[in-house]
Amino acid sequence: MDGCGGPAGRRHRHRDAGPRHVVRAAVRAGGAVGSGRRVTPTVPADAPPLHDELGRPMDSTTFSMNRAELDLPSPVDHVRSPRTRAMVRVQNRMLDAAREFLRDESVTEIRPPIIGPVTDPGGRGAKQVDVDYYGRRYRLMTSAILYKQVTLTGFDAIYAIAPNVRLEPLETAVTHRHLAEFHQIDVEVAGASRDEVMLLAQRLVGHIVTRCLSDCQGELSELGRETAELSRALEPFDRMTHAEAVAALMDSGHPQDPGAEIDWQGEELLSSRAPRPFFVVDYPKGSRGFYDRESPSEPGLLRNFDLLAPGGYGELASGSEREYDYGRIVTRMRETGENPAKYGWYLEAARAGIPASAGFGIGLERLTRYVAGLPAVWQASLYPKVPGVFAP
RNA sequence: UCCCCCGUAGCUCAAUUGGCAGAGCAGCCGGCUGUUAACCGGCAGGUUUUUGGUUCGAGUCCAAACGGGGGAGCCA
Repeated sequence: MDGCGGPAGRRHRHRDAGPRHVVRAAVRAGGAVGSGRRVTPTVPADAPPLHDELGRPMDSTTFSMNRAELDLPSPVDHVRSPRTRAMVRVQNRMLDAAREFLRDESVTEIRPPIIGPVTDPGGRGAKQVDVDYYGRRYRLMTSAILYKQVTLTGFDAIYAIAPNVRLEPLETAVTHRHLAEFHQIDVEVAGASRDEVMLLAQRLVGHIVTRCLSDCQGELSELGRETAELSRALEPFDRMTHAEAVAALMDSGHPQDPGAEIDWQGEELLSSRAPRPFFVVDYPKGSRGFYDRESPSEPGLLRNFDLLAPGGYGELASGSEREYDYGRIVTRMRETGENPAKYGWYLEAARAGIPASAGFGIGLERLTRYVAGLPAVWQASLYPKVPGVFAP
């Protein structure tokens, strides 16, 4: 037994302490010897077929969340494993390097709240976690974006390294790149353009990689990371538009809706071909949050970007120029299906005036996975929360 | 099944984060005009889906119900 499943046939229902939010996962043991954990996903039976990372079709109603199948060790085995210890040392060096770089760029580190009356809507499929805050419903932050923008009324350039919690769909447990709890290196610069923060992101990642290459040779070697490949992150990052990415995918026979986000497999395809990290810019309006600013010169396109790693590691970071005009924020909220009334304090600040800005968030665990060459993102966390898997 | 959004005049929708519910079309009255998606002026039109709650005050916030729409391996 893995210590998390119950006796065969027993069903667990886990609920958090909040008054409304309920975390539900049906769990029952399966298999003769192992402690199978079968999870019933919240996906309709007529949903498109799911595929695992190797493209194998998965049965959406019966796929297993078996800890062993996901290669998840016990918490204690994980913490004391030499590989985990090497990963943590690399991650430490990454964080030191990030702070070193941002300090030299005169970017001020802040500590944003982890709970608040409202948070970024986040991914469509992800749920937010409610917290009972003296009888009022507060939420665990899914992003620091609202605080980043408002904080710029008092600072020119800020960053935060903060946890985010998003209850991703159970299917993301097998993507090797989703965690329900993760950290972002969140940077925001007043008055900056998208291109300026893209360059900043490139230099930040470059600095982090430089430090790890010089100071963590032993760890990277222990982890089996190919450093010649990693050092290509020191080259200038390539850039393509979303439209170009779509065309490239279509040419490869990969179906891709030009008006939609690039899907998981398409992103991996682009990533696996790339020699070095690269940006995808100008996503079509409609798939991103209300805070991504629409291009004034090219309506329908957002002035945003994603940063993807080579080698199939996929997305590392995401950023944009922000919308800061009160009226346009309200309009964009409506367009993206948000109720402006819920964003009281943020809109009040926007009405009073928040500066134009651009910024980005780098997924710390994803970047660690890339730098350290880890097969799965959960290996970049000491106490990983793989979606749907109950873990300390 | 879960999450989110919406429900305002007969119809299509406003009301910009709590402060006197508005417009266009349709309807009715009158005017103008060989009209044809007519035009001009006027009139009428509402228990803001329902029930409860918070508030000095609710279309707006909260809870529940009903109805409609969207989303659910992309969005670190």
